[in-house]
Amino acid sequence: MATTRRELSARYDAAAVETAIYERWLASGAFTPAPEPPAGAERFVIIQPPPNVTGALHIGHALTATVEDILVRYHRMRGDDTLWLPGVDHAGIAAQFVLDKIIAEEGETRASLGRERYLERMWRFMDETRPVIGMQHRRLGASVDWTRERFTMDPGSARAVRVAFKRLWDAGLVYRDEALVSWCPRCRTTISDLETVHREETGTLWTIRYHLARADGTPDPGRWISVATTRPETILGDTAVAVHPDDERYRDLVGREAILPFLGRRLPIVADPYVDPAFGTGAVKITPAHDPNDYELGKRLGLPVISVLDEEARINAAGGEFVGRDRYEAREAILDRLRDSGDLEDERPHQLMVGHCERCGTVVEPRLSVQWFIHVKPLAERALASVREGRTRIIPDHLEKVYAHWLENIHDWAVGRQLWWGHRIPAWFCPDGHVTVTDAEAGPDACATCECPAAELTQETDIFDTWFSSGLWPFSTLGWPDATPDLARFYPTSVMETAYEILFFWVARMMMLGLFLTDVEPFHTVYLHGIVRDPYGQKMSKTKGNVVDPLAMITEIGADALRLALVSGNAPGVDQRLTQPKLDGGRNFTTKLWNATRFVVGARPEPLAEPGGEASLAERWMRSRMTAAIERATRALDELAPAEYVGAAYEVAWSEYCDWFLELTKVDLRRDDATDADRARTWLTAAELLGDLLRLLHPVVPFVTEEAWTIIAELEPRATRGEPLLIRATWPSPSPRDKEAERDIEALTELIRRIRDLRQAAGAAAGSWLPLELAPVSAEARAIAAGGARYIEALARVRPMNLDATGARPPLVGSATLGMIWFGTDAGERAGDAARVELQGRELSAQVDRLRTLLANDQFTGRAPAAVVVRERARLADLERQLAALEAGE
RNA sequence: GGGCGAUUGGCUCAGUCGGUUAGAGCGCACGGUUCACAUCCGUGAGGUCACUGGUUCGAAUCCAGUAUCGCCCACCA
Repeated sequence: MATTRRELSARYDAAAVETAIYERWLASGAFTPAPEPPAGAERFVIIQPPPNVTGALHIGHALTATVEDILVRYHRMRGDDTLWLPGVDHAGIAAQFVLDKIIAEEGETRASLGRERYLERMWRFMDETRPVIGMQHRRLGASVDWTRERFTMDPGSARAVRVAFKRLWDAGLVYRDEALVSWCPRCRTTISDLETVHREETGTLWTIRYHLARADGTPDPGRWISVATTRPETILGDTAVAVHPDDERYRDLVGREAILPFLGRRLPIVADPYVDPAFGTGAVKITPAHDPNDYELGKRLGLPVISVLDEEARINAAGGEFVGRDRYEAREAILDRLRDSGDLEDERPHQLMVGHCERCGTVVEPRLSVQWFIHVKPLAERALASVREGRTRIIPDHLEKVYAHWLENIHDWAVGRQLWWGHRIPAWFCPDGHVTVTDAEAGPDACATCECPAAELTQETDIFDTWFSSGLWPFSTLGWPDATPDLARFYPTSVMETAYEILFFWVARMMMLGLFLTDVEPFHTVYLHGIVRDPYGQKMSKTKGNVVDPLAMITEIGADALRLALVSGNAPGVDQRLTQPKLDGGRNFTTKLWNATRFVVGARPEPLAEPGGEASLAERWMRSRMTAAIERATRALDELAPAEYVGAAYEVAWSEYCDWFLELTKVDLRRDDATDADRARTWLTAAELLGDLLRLLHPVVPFVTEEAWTIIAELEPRATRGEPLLIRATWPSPSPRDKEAERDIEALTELIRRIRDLRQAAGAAAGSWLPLELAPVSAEARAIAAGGARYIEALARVRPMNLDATGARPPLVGSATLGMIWFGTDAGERAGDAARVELQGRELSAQVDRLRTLLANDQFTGRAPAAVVVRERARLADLERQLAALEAGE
């Protein structure tokens, strides 16, 4: 692609190049690890949360993928044996939720299709939806190994699930028991506590009279006990009324019976310390089948358990006349009836926390059912120890406390879901009720307990919680339980990166299952990023309409710009607000980088001579600064501080390479006394340093850097050291720092800044040349100024320059290290307002005073580390010299 | 009810091991058609680091308390 400088537009058109570049990367095979790991290479494997198969890329995915891609690209450039394995999660509940809506439009329901046809339909749906996320990740530039892409419903994952469950079963960590679990009446499945979101709502607290029964069971006229409830519809399932044992008001009622409205059931009045006498009336209706507390109390007291709701939360046959009504209709009907009979004593607003299904928002219902549980305590203890003992580190570390707190209070995991889409629990029941668990795909040959043949066994219809298969992700994707080469090569993995939101759902489960099944921590580091919020700090959601669509953003400003906006200035685990100025900033940077490349391309001396001569001060300085940036960026990436890395790379690119180095280079290229060899050397240095810059920036802005790299590589292969593709290029290596050049340029740029400031104060025309007089503070200062004279002249627009001024007149201003300056004309002199000199003098003497006081303090000199004292002494000496020079000039 | 976190220029945020002059971007003011870039360049203003007390030679940083905001967890009808 012969690119001439004319063809390069000042506007960088991301949309036009990004797709093509991704194809080039794919074609190069750069995403896939070499067949054999390079000798001596370190392993770097990143674990990403597999997105939901039905999902579309949202801004959170974009952040996740960006952070991961930065790390992966960096490690690949380092030559590490790097793997980023992509995939999607089958997302049981979420997928069924979506498909149910789709088939509803087709006039079908789950029931009308039946399990088999429903699942066939689901697989067809998967064909449509599965590729979507992948395509979107490509747009973002995710350098994942597509050859290893996995799906949690593929056969390998299915086998891993069976084997994992079998091992848990064999270890006695699985049990089946009746329990009150959270149930979503809309999704018609059990959900875990984690999948329940609690929201505070204003409900009503109703007070209802239960009439007392005489000993013979007939009503005792005029006597009642009043109970308070927020859920009147559940009275149909009441089996007792409870009061506090010490409550004098009810002492004589304990042991008697109340009569349940509508159903006439006789309810014992019991005493139990669980009841809070201060709340409501001090008397509680007990509904063991529909309230966790009541369930516990019912168990303690041996009360009957009567479930009155069906799986869609309608009143069932136990509900008498209310049968078939939805729970809320039933509530209203019951209240109406109580009102009519005068038994509704009171109703008042009441704040309460209500659990909703995370997926569909429906109010969840405690429901009594037989469930599969995993006894997680022993697993949790190991997961806890790994973090406590430092074998797995969580970043940011304060989330370790959150992780620990959750694991310390963990409840057994109800893993069964009454859904169809997912991995069916590999347990079979024989007619005698024995349970057989097997990891064989075909199921058991016979009942494990008795002699029942396979033909008489029926498989459990429940499927697994999606997170059970996700919890196996780090190793199931690599071939576990088989000892595959990939498993040996890439497991345990390195860094697990995700949003802190799924710390419990996923990270803790991967730790628990990973430790149990593989005896090793699945990763050594957990990196958790925060949530991307809208400019007002609100969580983005489709219903609020405040979402930033990453794909639209990519189309508009390019993936690089979006990536940069997402990771810059953002500490781990901290939520961020994504604002338009930030996005603009990302776009501006890509444009800047593009234009720096355009300059280098256009500045090439034609023809290019053989480079020679000694490196200029600017060249030496920039090499040194590049080294500093490389060191800082490398350290940041090794410490998993992506924002720090981006900051280092951004700063060296814009504030040093573009703002100063390229300007200084222009001077070197255009100076009259330069030879062709000098010019060639200067240009080549600029091109090489641009190459380093592109290497450094590639992980965060891979597209524009790759495009620039291609252009530079074609123009001058030496600048890219013959590496044709940036994605496969090596990470830049630091060279020795040149402290002398850094000191000199620092002094020169400071002087230039001061002159520019003066020029503006003097109202000098921007393009005008002013004569400059400089009185150096020392011979060394004179040498520095002389060495950089051409830079001062060009960048401060001063000409002619006298470096040996004597200071007969009051100086305009002093440079920190070089000396006093004057302008040699009246126009310039007008800038010499004494105030400016005085101000600088005041600043200087204030600092000198401060340091003198500090250093005179024995406490400081005696107790502070010697290095600190030495540094402060040196600083004082420097400031004193400046102050003296300033005063001498006056 | 428990736990966690935050509070830094007008805005959004960094801030390493406590080190004396707290940074960036945006915004603001002023100037700019210097042959890479106006999605730009130059210069500048702007902060008692929420408050109170403590530890220390020295605190944005460590400790205690207060206030405000946010988040997570939790079975009180």
